[in-house]
Amino acid sequence: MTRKDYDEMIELNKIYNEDCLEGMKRIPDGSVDLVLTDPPYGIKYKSNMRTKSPKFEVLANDNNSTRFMVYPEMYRALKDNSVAIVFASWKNYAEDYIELSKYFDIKNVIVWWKHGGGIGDLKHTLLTDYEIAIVCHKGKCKIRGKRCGSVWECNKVNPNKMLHPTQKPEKLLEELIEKYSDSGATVLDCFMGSGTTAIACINTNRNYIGFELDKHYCDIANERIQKALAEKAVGE
Amino acid sequence: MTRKDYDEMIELNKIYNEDCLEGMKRIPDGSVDLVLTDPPYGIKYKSNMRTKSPKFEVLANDNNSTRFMVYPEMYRALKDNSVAIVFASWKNYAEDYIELSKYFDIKNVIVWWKHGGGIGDLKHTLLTDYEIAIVCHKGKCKIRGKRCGSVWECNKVNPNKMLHPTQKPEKLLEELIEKYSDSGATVLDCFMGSGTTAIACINTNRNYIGFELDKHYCDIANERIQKALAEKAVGE
DNA sequence: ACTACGGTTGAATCCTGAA
DNA sequence: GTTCAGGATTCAACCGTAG
Repeated sequence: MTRKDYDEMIELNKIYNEDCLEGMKRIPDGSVDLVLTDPPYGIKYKSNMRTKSPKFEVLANDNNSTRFMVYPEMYRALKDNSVAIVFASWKNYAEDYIELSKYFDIKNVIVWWKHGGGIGDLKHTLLTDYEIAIVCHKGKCKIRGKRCGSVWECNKVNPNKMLHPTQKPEKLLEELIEKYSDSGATVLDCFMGSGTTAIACINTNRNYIGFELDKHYCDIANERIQKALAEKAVGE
Repeated sequence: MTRKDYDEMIELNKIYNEDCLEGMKRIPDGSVDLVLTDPPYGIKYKSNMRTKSPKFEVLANDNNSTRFMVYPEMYRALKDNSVAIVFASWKNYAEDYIELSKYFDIKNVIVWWKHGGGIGDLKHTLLTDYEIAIVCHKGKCKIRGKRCGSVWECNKVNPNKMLHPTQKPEKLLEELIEKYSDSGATVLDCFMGSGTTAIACINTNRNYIGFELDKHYCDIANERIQKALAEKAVGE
């Protein structure tokens, strides 16, 4: 398939304001080099609950059933010998692992040690200061660069600068992208949120396809993208 | 129950060379303060533990189903407001999490970052340099000492000094014991291996009950225990 | 460039009351 | 019964500002 044919099905480097289950139908089989996505964990998380005007609303599509329906579509869209990286918390990890195993070979589970945190039951629980990234192989995907361990330390995004309640650091996504894809690759994020995957793609010279149901976050993501492109143009 | 009555059922500070499923029957209900165990997943239990119904005979070689029989016994033996800490690898974590959830409230999952090590598929996988400890609550168990995070760094046992293939560092087990039990507590390890849990109990002034099917490892464990007791006597 | 200090926050958890 | 939604709670770490 030529780039022109491809573009007629779905245009690269755009974020589509629609349900990813609908939009992914337009992605040709086996055409994506990497899936990198952070689905809502199904916990109806509400950040900043104490304040009377919470900064963020509960996420759209925050349930297990939509998340699980996306996984087979991710598999279909992926090229052979590529990976899908899916974020999870320790609470939904077990279910997601089993669900993803139905389609993929899970060959690694990365622990993102984010430090800090610490709300919850202070007397009976430890603070949970990590998240999980499940590395799902379709075929066999080579590691780029040096072979490293599975615990990745990276500081959280500064809460004052957060544009999305579950925003991931750009650096973390860039490292994942570079470890599991080549320059020029096409990266799919089914739950784009504030667009961090797109920014990481711009910074690492990859193409992205993004879906985000919430118009508000689409706008935020597009602003960030414009800014990142402008900064990149200055740098070159 | 007095200590004397208890001792008539099962004696503390001993490692029993038997199948834990048999031995645990002698532990009175709700009498153990902490379970700390690192179950293997390649061990076949005696088939006479299975039901007589022939349809279950098909599962005779299913390691999980036999291993999972220990979890309800652990629950029974535990006091209220106590925890069972069960080690897992990222591969069996999902299944064990779901199985343990049937009996316990899982309130934390600790990542033991052990650094280094790790063979496997060098080209396609990251090295796995952590293990998992699932913290399973029966009731509500208080954290002792300071509230800390869920990623615990601790170096592996020096391979030259290892007496058992999956031996855990004494320091790691001591920290877990001190976080989830008080001095004088009774700690149960259903799969004692080379006896590290017993050593950690001696070093932190806890009592232990241990089971180990392999006579060879029982002997090794008892040697280590004699040595640890002698060292402790010198120190006091 | 540093420290000191006070405000803010956390993919949380519990409890209560309503549906 | 049983799920669901809303409000109160808690501390250590981090951020931003002042000095």
